[in-house]
Order: sequence, then C-alpha cells, then structure tokens
Amino acid sequence: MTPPRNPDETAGKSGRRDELLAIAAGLFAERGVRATTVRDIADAAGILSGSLYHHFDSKESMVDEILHQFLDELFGKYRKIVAAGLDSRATIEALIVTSYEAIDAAHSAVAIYQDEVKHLVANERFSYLVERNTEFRDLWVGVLEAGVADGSFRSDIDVELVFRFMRDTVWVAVRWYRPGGSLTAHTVAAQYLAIVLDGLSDPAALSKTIAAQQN
Amino acid sequence: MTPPRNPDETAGKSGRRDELLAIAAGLFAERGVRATTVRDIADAAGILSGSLYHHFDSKESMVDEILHQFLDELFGKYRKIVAAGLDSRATIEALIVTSYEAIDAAHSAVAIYQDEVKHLVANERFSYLVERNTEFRDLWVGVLEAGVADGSFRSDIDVELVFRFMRDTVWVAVRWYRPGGSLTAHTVAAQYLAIVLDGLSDPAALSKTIAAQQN
DNA sequence: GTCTATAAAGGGATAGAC
DNA sequence: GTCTATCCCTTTATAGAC
Repeated sequence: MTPPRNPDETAGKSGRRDELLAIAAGLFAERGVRATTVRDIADAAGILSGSLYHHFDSKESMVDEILHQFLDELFGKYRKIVAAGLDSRATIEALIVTSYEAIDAAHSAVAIYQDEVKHLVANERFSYLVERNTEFRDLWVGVLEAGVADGSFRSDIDVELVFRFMRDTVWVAVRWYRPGGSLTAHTVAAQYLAIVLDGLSDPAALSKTIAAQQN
Repeated sequence: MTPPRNPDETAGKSGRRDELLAIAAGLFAERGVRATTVRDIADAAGILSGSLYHHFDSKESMVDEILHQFLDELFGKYRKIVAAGLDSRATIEALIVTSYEAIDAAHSAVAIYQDEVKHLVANERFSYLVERNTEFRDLWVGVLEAGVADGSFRSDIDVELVFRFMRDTVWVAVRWYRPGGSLTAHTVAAQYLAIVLDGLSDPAALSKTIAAQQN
C-alpha cells in the first residue's frame, strides 16, 4: 500500500527489490561502487549472486536507480522552496537546511553521489547527473545574485565561486555526519549558516581591523 | 639516486621512476585508483605492464609513494607556519593559502587523497594517513581555540565543527580548481577567507568601507 | 525468487629472455 | 629497462533447474 518514500536507509515493506536496493546502497556508500562486488551484495542479502539478476539488469542499474530516486525527491523540495518566493536570505537558509536534511535522511545516496559523480558522468546513461547539476547551479546562482542585488549579500563576492563553495561545503559533510549521532542535521545547518552568513571573526575584532586600516 | 623532490605534475629529471609515478598520479586522479589498471599506466608510459614491476612492487606501492611524498611536503610547510608564532588570524590565513597552493602545485596528489583516503585507511599500510589527519586536526583546532581565547574569533562557534568545516571546504576545491586556469590559488584563497572570516552578509553600515578597501 | 553451474573477460603479478 | 609469455584469481553476467 504505502509507496516507497525513502530512497535510502529504510527497506520498507515494498518488497524484496527495495530491500536489495537499500542493502546495495549501504555497501556502495561504505566501500565504493567499484569495490563492491555483486557477490558482496548477494552475501549481505543472504542469497547467491546470480539471484540478483532476477531483480536488476546489472550493478550499474542499481546505482542508477539509487541516484535517480534520491535526486527526484531532493529536486522536488528545492523547486518548492524557490517557488515559495521568500527573500534571498531565507531562501538560502531553506535550501541549506533541506540539503542537510537530505544528508540525514538519504545518507547512502548522498555518499554515493559525492564519491562517484565525477566518474559516472562520462557514461551516457548518467547524463541526467549533468542536467541536475546545471539546474542546481542556476537555482543557487539565481538566489545569490538576487541577494546581492537587494543588498542582503556583499557585492564584492564572485557569485560563481561562492556557488561552488556552498555546493561543495554543504555536501561534503556527508563524510563525517552520522544519522542518529549526537549532532542533528539542524544543529549542523545552523552552525554552517552562522559561519557562512556572518563570518568567523568576532564583530568587535572586525571593527578594530577596519579602524586600524583607516589610520 | 637523486631524491625525488616533486610529488606531482613534474617528471623532473630524476629518472624514469618519477616519470612513471607522475603518469600514474595523473591517471589515478582522473579515473580513480581502482578504475586505473596497471596496463593503463603502462600504455600511457609507452611500455608494457610487466615492465612496471621493475620499478614498483605493486600498484598499491605507487599510491603509497605518491601520498607519502605529498604529505611530507605539505606538513613540513604547516609546521613552519605554526612555529612562526603569528597571531591566530594570520596563522589561519597562512594555513589556508598554503593549502590552496598545494591544490595548485600537487593537484593529482590532492585529488587522489580526497577520493581514496576513506577507503585506504582500512589498510594497515596506510595507517600514517590517520596519524596525519590527527596532527592536522590538533594543529587547526589549536589555532581556532587560540583565536577564540584572544578574541579574534567568535566564541559562539563549535570549534570541532568549524575545524571539520574548514578542512573539508578547503580541500574540496580540488574538484573544480584547474592549475593554469583563469583563477589562481591566491584569488581563490582570498575569496574563501573573505567569506569564512567575515561572512556573506552585507554588514550594513560598514559595507561600503570594506568593499572600498578590498578592491 | 533462489540455486547450480559456468561462460567470458578483465586485471594484478611473475619469470626469464633480450 | 623493457619485452614475451603466461599464471591465476576475481568479477560480471547468463541459462536453465527447482
């Protein structure tokens, strides 16, 4: 009855296929796609490797399906945020919080994406990864430019560079963030936003620096 | 017999061994270690795969040597910076500039480290990667704590989290930075420091002064 | 849906000739 | 320092029985 909601972590009760996919995702994320053999996946599932091919065409198809499900869900949320028409600072905040929530909820899929996208894009089959990256870029750059235009963000920044910076810095947290650990996604998002928006410097020290530079 | 000086990019004149290592590093960085076969390396060098074993024990030894050379050089520079006893803000700046310079000068080695460290540490042979990571952490956390103590940095930050944030955000630039491209390592470092230290937000009243002084 | 059995190709590494 | 020749293991994937 319940359609599969979570592309990761939960096997759900939607059948053997999703269960196998979740097992594969965990192994891919932990060891890397290439280092994970179909026998590893079969072993972890308690079956023999040949039996996997009753469910999937190939190992590549499993990766494809994991990433596709994850990206569909994530971009659905991104589009809703942008469509809400909040001001630029609130939009950036919502995008970042949503991204950290994705790291929490779909940890394996994010890890796989981060580790493999560079190599996967060479494959015709994964050309949608390039399209998603372009949409992602346009979306974030648009918000940053709007923020510079309306005075929310500094005008002396290189928008393209800040975009890459934010994209990478948010997702790279998948390397150390552990779902269910002491840090929640919202705690991490809040600290991240505090640094990126307002800076690491003590505001008092900043005024001192400026005062010193004016002398 | 001449000791290899450059861990990356340059074959130098120190012999065939270093030349082969540079070729291997380029392929490892581009395609991933696992996806690069010894036959790929041999092809790129214009020899047959068996001949590689005259120079190296194994593929693993090549990776080991590339990373070891790179880390020795980098940590030599880090230690000098800390030993110089600059104030905390200047120390952070120097560490970050040095790191971006490493991305420029040893691009392949940084890429290999970033892509493979997670999987390599499971191997006894690469336990020095864990030690280096610990030294790196202690070094950066020490500077951050000193900065909070002396009032340079905000006191409402989670130092451990900021350390991870800075570590990851600096190195992840290897994914898009291209040595010899239009952006120099120093330009990127300057923009990075501008964001991390002073924040993305336009600091209202002081904005014009800051913008004018930074241009 | 899983197992048995196996094909077919790829990949790391070695020994000895040149 | 490189080549010839090759071993041996791993891995993806298939066909058909149960």
